[in-house]
Amino acid sequence: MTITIKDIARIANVSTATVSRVLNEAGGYNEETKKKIMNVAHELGYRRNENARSLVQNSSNIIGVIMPNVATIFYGDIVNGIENIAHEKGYSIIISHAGVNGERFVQSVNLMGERKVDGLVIVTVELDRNQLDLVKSLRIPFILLSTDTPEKDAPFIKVNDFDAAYAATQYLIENGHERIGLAGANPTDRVAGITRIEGYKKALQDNGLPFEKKLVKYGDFSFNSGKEAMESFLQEKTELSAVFGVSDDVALGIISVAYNHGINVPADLSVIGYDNTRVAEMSIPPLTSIGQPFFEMGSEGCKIVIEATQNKKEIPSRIIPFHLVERKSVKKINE
Amino acid sequence: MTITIKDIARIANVSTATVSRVLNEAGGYNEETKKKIMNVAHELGYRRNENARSLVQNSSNIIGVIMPNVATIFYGDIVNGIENIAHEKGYSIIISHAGVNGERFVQSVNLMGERKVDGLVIVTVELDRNQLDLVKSLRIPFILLSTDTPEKDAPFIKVNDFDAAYAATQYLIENGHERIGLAGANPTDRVAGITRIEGYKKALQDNGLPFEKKLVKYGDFSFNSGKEAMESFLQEKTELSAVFGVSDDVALGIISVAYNHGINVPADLSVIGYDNTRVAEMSIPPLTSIGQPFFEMGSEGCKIVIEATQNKKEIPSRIIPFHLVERKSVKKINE
DNA sequence: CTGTTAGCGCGTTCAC
DNA sequence: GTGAACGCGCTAACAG
Repeated sequence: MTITIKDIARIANVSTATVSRVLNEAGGYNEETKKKIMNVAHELGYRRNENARSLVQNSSNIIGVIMPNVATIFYGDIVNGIENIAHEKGYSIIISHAGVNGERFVQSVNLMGERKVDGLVIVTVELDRNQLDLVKSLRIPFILLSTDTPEKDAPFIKVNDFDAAYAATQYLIENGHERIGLAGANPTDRVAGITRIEGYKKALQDNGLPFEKKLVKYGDFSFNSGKEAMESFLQEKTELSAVFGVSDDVALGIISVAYNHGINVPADLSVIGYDNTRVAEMSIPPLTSIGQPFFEMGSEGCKIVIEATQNKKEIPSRIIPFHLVERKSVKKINE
Repeated sequence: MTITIKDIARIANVSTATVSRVLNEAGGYNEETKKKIMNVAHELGYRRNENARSLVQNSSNIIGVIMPNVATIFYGDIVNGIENIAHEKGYSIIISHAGVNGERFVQSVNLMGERKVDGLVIVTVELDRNQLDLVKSLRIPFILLSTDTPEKDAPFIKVNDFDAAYAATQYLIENGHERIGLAGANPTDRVAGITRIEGYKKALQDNGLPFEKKLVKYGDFSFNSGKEAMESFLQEKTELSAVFGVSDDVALGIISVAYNHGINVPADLSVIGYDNTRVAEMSIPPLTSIGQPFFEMGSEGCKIVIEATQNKKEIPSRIIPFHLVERKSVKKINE
């Protein structure tokens, strides 16, 4: 049914070896026979079988991508970056969702093992010891994107959340704010929760500002978290002139509730977000936010993994720079 | 290096055939030998080679997904839906981006052909005659999501854009609006542009409302389109009490400019969006919008394709219902 | 219940 | 420059 190099060989009156050589541009054949073979292949609508190829070459030219199933906003950008490079390098990507809490992670890894992917990009999911060992058992290059491991014993690319949170807070302080709230961070999240809380604290401390418990409202990085945080602030009549939302969603939640209470942003309250997702520029007012280079993370991560499959070198971890995108949600008090 | 069934067979003192039978639970073997084999397999950390399997079974258990590379907001939901079902049915998904204007489409299809995917899900990309023929040349089940072909000669799942636009407009009319603008639609877009414009016109007409050229502003479904449209309305001093933005982004663009001009939504101007993306609930005010069931589109599409690979039945096209999600961006004048 | 054989489609020796 | 033969890891057919 399907056309194989056998068919081509038969019709072109050559051996399959020659067909293979021509198709792979391996050199060592007559231009005449090449033309003949190419013509036949074209006429027959031949398409090579990558599965068979993978089998004999012991390499699939596939990069596996594992991520939680949440359709996060930056999901798209990271995958875009990955796919982009993969395509450029002649690789395909196969995607598997590990589940919001990583409950399908083992299955995902096994899947990648069975498909014999050449490399692995793991997005966002936090790995414990066992899971990391499982990944390592694949004996293929891999990298973590936007996350890391407690002992930093696996290569990763991410921004420094502590520094970024510090910068966000510092920015508010520099603009004259002293009563600064923190909202939406999950204090049990080692990667994006604790770090950002600590960055916030440190910035306060370095500027001689007191840290007050009632200024921070925990949450899960969601829009709702932001709303709840703001409502708490209001209810507790907490005095504050600015809030650092640990995600754009949180920041929008804050702005939303503020609006409903007639509190104008940024006139009455300043808000800064985190992620610089596409909603940041669409919000009212446009949201000042800490930007993470998601697309670049994806492309860099994919690129380095592919390179590692070829040169067998160890993959270095990398801290990638964030950038603060100034928009209109923060009032400059001291100007 | 890698463990194969040969290794297992050798150590367990059986033939590879038996190992294969056990591993595939094909039945017809002693419980004793099964245990022995399973143990050995486990100890060796055996992982089957799906590529070899695909080769001999002439079926890869992979579903291909082709989409434009735009990281659209609904991208995530559709893919989630697809992956979800695929996983449930034991399939893997391999993703390829066709490029915003489909410039990489041919490569994507060829890729899928070479990987011998069992079925294909094509998201959003519009196909011309040649492209459709190429897809068909794969001779595998496929489906179009959120798009169709001019001659409806390929199976698709989408909402009826005409009806949806009609419903949006009708909703505004029912709430007492008579001067209704349309913004952001691309009049050369056969699938989502022309249809929505026509739906809007028809609703006007059916309600005895005049259609006025200056009430419609074309665009490309983007936030910027919305902003530009609203600015035009303002500049031309077009009198209107409501605007139908053909995407949530467009709607937010309108609201944004309105806000900057001190125009209150919905008090002074009502706005309805389209897509019901996650930004809809986060906007100020929360945006009333036409909802498309993206996740369901993905899961339904994937499901039906997988089924078709098994029962060889033809895939029927399907119009999937939209729903109007009422929030706070439309003023009910007649109440 | 189990082993032997063949072959999936392809790349790669090693001869000629 | 080209072909015959082998093997990648696995399943399927047939024998026993």
